[in-house]
Formats: sequence, structure tokens, C-alpha cells
Amino acid sequence: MTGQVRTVDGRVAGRRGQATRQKLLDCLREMLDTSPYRDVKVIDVARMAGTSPATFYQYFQDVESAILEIANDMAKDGQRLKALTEDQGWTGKGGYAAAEALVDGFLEFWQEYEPILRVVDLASAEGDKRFYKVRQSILTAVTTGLTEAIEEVQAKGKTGEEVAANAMAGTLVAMLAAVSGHQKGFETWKIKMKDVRPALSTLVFMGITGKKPPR
Amino acid sequence: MTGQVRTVDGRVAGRRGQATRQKLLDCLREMLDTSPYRDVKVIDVARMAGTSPATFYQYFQDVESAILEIANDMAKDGQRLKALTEDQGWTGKGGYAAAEALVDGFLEFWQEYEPILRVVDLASAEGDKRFYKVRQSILTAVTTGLTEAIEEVQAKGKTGEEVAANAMAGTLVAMLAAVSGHQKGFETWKIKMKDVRPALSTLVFMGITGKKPPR
DNA sequence: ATCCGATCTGACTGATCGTCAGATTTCTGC
DNA sequence: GCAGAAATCTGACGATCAGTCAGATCGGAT
Repeated sequence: MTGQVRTVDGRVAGRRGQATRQKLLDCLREMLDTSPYRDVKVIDVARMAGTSPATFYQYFQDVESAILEIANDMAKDGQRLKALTEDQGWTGKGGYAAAEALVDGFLEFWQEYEPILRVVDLASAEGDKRFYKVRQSILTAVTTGLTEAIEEVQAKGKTGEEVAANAMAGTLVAMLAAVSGHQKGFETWKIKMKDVRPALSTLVFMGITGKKPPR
Repeated sequence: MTGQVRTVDGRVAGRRGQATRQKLLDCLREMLDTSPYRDVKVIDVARMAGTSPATFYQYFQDVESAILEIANDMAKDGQRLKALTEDQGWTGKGGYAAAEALVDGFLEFWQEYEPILRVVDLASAEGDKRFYKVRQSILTAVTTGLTEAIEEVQAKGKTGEEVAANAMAGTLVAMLAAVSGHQKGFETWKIKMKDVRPALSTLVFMGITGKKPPR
């Protein structure tokens, strides 16, 4: 399904072509690490890769298509976050540990892919369906996992009327994504990430179980 | 202090100039409502305002400076969110009602200024200090208000070791901002905003008080 | 009606986008 | 190893937009 690498006009790329294409992707990624998204020019990426803009357009429709490619790889890697919601007890001390693991997973993942996620966030916020889909593929997995966890806890507790499980799960995931994406912002504030981690873990635990975490 | 409106080269703008300037700002804002930020061209804004690009540059350094102007107005309006954190009981039913009011305040504010906030988010995420400052001026007020509320609750409860108040407040504010900014995203999911509101309120309440909200 | 400062704009330079035809490199069969 | 074919690359081009500047136009004061 992933199939062959193709040029814009549909030809299957050979050995040399694939190498060039990959080099362009690498340079684009490096560029995104250092410059604001809107300042990334095809001409600069091409220059950095030691080739010409025309070559770039041979392999990518436009800059966004290229970023999308990088984002898709990221999304594939992101599926591991889903595992952090599954087969967990979610009650008692073990539950809190699971919450911490989920929080750490998010923080690390966002730190690793920060520049890409920034573009994905923006583009999907502005209505680009391709990027929206990437974002969803990462977050949906976690959200559904958490939804199931919450439903399970609610079924056992049967406290009567509860918050909708999927809304709570979606909210927690949005929170995790937001805080993870603003780690630098927190530090620029007088807030230490060392303190934010337990705050997040506590909220995740309370959101799922409705109880204060054990200490 | 707000002083007179000035042109880029320092002249004080007269009646006609101010009108033109305002028209440009209005058109820019309308443009941001409908097009992605990166697609907004000075030439289009000028055309929509029935003037020429050169005129635009008479009043604004660049597009971002103009957006910053709009963003500053928004930030001024945003100070009302701070009031929602002050002089609240934050315990019992009254506390939950206060949490609901805060949540609603955020949701409405973000809905009203969605396109501007989107740009502010992006620009500050990419390191533009001017926009970062605007973002902070809105969020800091709420965060400090919440921090005080949490410290107050913690002082009364004196349960020993607690989560750092400012970290918890910052996290809650980030959560509110994130969810408010993704209202459309939630709806595109199968999650109803009607369900998200209580989820948010519950998390805010629990984050502040450490207890499950009363029903 | 005339003048003067405030305001606007046509025209220009320079940068980038995105395309295409043709040059260059690599591969293939012999 | 070589001719021919296929793959790949690129110079050059037309189009668009940013940003600047000198000069045209406007509108109120006298």
C-alpha cells in the first residue's frame, strides 16, 4: 500500500531520485527546526540540498505536501502513545503511575517533533484536511483509549450521572497536547516543567477516576 | 499614553488618514476570517479597502504589525476573563458554578476572536516576542488569578504535599485555551461541545479544590 | 481662488513561485 | 565498452507579490 515513491507527474522514482527526494526532506526538516514555517522558501531548501527549485517540484506538489510527508512518518511513530492508555488498571497507585507514564509519553513526543507539530497544528486549525487527518490519527487513538478507560471506571463506580466519557477523554488529550506544545512557554513563565508534570498527571487521574490521586 | 495614531514615518495621522487606516484594519480582519493567515496578501487587503498597497505601508510596517494592532485590542477585551477568577468561593456548589462561568468565558472569547487567536498562537509559538506578549497578557491574568485561588484552597485544606499551585493554574489555563481553540475540531469528532463544557468545568473544579464537584 | 500640508498612488526593483523544454546523468542490452 | 533509452536535473522564463519613492492629488484654511 505504501508502495513506490512517485514523482509529481506519476513516474516511479529510481535510486538516484529517491536519494534526492530524501535529501530534500531532510533539509526541509532541518530548516523547520530553525526557521519559522512561513519563512521556509523552496529556494532555500533546494539550495541547502545542493539542487535547484525545479527539482523540488519534481518530487513535491508544494512545500506543504513535503511537510505532510514528514508529518505522516511522525504520526506513525505517534501510534505508540495509544499503548499507554491500554490495559492499565487506572485505579489506586497503579493508576496514578499509568497517568504519569501517559503524561511523560506526550511530553517527550511533543518535544521530539515540536517544529512539525507546530505546522500540523496551524495547518489543521486553518482547515487543511490533510493535516487535520494527521493530527487526528495521533490524537484519536489516545482519545478512544482513554474513553474506554473512563467508561470502565464509570461502570464500576456507577455513581449515577457522570460527565460524558468521550468529552472528558477529548478534553484531557487536548490538555496534554496543549501543555506539551507549550513547554518552552511554561518555562519562560516562572512555572517549572518539574511542577507541571504532577499537575498534569493529577488532572488525568482525576479526570478518569473522579478521585484525588493517592499519595 | 495610547497617544496619536502615527504613520510609519512618524507623522501624526489626520482625520482622513485615520479613516483609511481603520478601513485597512477592518478589511484585514475580515480577510483573516475567511483565508488562512499565510494567504493574506497586502495587495488583497489594499484592494478590498479600495486603496493601493503603498497606502498600506504608510500605516503599517508589515502585515504582522497590523495584525498585532488588532490583537492588542483583543487583549484589552480579554482582561475581562481575569474577573472570572476573582472573589469566587471555589468551594461547594458555588465553586462549581464559578468554574462553569470561567469555562463559558473562555469558550465565548475564543469563539469571538478565533482567527486572530490562531495567528497569535502561531506567531508566538514561532518565537515572535510581540505576539507572545499579547498571548501572555491574556493568559497571565487568568493564571495568576487561579493560582491565588488554588493557594487559598490549599491553605485551608492543609493536606500536606500538594501540586504546585502555579503549575496547576497554568495547566488549567492551557487546557481551557486549547479546548476553546479547537471547538470545531471537537464537533468534527463525534464529541459534542455540550458534553465538553461539563468535562472542562469538572476538571477546573477538581484542579482547584482537589475534590469531585457536588451534584 | 490660492496655497500648503496631508494623503494617496503609479511605477519600479527585487525576490520567489511554479513550469517547461532541453541538457545531463545513469541505466540497459548487446 | 558503447549506443540508445530512460531517468533526472536545471536554466530560463512569465507571473505574482513585497516594499519603496517621487510626484500627483486632495481638502481645508485663508
